Amino acid sequence: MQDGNALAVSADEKTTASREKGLNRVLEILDFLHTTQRAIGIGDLAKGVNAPRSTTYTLVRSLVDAGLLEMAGDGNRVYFGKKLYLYGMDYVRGNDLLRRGRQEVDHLSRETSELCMLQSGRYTIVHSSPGTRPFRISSATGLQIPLPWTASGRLLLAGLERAEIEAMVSDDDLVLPDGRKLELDDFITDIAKAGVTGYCVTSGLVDAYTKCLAAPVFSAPGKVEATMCLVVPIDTSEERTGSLIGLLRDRAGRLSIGG
Amino acid sequence: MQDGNALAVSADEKTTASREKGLNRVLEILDFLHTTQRAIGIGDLAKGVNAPRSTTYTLVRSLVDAGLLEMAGDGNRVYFGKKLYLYGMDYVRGNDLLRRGRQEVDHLSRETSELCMLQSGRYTIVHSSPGTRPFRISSATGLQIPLPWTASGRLLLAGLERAEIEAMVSDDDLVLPDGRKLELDDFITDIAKAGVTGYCVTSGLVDAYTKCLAAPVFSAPGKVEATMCLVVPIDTSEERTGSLIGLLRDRAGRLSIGG
DNA sequence: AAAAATTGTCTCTTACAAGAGACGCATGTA
DNA sequence: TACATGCGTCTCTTGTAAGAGACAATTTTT
Repeated sequence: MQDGNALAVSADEKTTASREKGLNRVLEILDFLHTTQRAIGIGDLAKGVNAPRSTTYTLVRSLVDAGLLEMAGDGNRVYFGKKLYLYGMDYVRGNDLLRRGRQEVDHLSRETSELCMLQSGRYTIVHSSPGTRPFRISSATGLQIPLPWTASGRLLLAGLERAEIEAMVSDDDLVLPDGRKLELDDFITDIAKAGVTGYCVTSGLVDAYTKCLAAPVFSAPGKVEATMCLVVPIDTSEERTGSLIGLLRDRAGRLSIGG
Repeated sequence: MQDGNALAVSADEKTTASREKGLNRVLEILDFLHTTQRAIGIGDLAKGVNAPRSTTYTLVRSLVDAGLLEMAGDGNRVYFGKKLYLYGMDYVRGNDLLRRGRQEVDHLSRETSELCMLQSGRYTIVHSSPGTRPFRISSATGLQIPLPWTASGRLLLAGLERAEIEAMVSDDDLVLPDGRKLELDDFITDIAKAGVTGYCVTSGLVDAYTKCLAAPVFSAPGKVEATMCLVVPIDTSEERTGSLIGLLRDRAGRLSIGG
C-alpha cells in the first residue's frame, strides 16, 4: 500500500486512452508485479495498471491457468508463477554468457559483485553476489537504475552513436539521487573514455559512500553485451582499487567472445 | 453466402479453429519455446504453434519489444529474453520454499537430487542438482513427466480425492516408457500408501536402471506442496536406500511448514 | 444495523486486433 | 535464366475480445 493519494500522476502519462490490447495489459501487469515485488489483490492490480476491473479478472485468470501467475497463499492475491521461473531458467540455459557470468560473479571476491546488462534501455542487475564483508553493500537482482548513475552504464553505451545515447537517456536520468545534475556532454565524454580504457570507475554517484568499478564483457568485437561490476567503499585505496580492476577485467575478458 | 453443404472439416480436431486470442497465441509460443529449448525462426515458430505468419510476426515483435523474448545471436531466431529471467528470479524471491529448497537440493548428497512440484497437473522438476558420482544420472530443470511414472507423483497427489486424481491422470500417463500399463487402482493405492508412510520409493519405472526416492514437503498440514527426490542406481542396497530416505525426509521436513 | 467498499461473475456492444493474402526482397537450386 | 522457398512488411475485413456496468455476496467501516 503506498500513500493513498497525492502520488503525482506523471504528467506525460500516456493515457491508456481507449481499448487496449490484452497482450499489452498483460505486459503491464507483469511489469507492475516486478516493481511491487509482492503478491497483490486483483482489484489493486487493476488500479495499478490502470485497467478495467473486468478485463483484469479475465486476463489474470488466463495467466493463472497458464501458470505464469499464481494465486498467492492467503487467497486473493496474485504473483509470479512457476512457469515464469521455468522460462527464466530456460533463458539462463540458452544464454551461455549469463550462465558463466553468474558463476564468475559468485566467486569474484569478497566485495559485492554484479553482472549487468542493458534491458530496454536501462541498466539492469541480472545477477549479484553480496560478497562476504561484515557489512554488505547489497543490491537486488532485477533492479533497474538510470544509466548515467553507474560505471557499467558508461561501458554498456560504449560504441553507440551520440543519437542512440541521447535516445536512451532521459533528462531525469541525468539527475543523481542527491540532486546533482550531470551534463549530457560530460556523460558522453565519460562513455568514450570508458570505451577506450576498457574499464570504468565512478565514485559517489549513486550514494556518497560507494565506488563502482566495472569492466565490459564483449559478445563480439566492440559490442558490449554485459558488464561485471564491483561495489566497494568509497575510501578503498588506490592500490586495492587498481588490483580489483585488474581482477575484474581479467574475469570479464574470459567471459567475452572475441573481445 | 456460404456453400450450402457440409464441407468435410475435420470436426473434432483440436485445430485452433478460427480467430484466436493474441494472449493465447503468446502462451502457446512460450510453451513451444520451452519444449524446443532453443532459438527458433519466426516462420517455424508460426508453424510450430499453428498460427498465421502475420500474426506471429506481430506478436513476436511485441514480445521482443517488451523483453520477454530476444532475437537470438545469429539474426532471425527468437528465444526467451532477460525479462523472463528477471520475473523468474522474482518468483524465486517471493517463494520461500523454492529458495530454501534449491539450497537443500544443492547440498543434499552425491546423488542426483531434485525439487519437484505440480505444474498444471504434471510432475515438474523445478530444480535439480546433478550429484557428484562419476556417472551422473541427470535430468533437466523444467522437464515434465507423467505423474504415475514417479515416486514424487505419488506423494504430490496424496490427500486428493479419487476424482481429482482421475482428472489429472490421462490414460497415456499410465503407460510407462517401456510399454507396461499401470492400473489406475494400483496407482491410487500407491498414493494412499505414500501419504501414510510419508515417503515413496519406485524402482525401474522411468527406466530399468534407476530407483526414485521421494519425500514430501508440506506447505500446510496435509498439503504436499513439493517433493524432494533422489535418483539412484536401481541396485542401491536396502541399507543405503534406507539411510538416504531418512536423510531426505529430514531435509524435506525442515522445509515444510506445519508438516 | 445500516452504509460503504470490495470481490468475483455475468451480459451486451462495438472498437479493433487477428488473420488472409498480396508484395518485394532475399536466398537457394534446377 | 527461370523457379521455388523463405523472410519481413503492409493492407483490408470481420469475428471477437476489451470494456462498461449491473449484480449478489462478502467484508469493512460507520
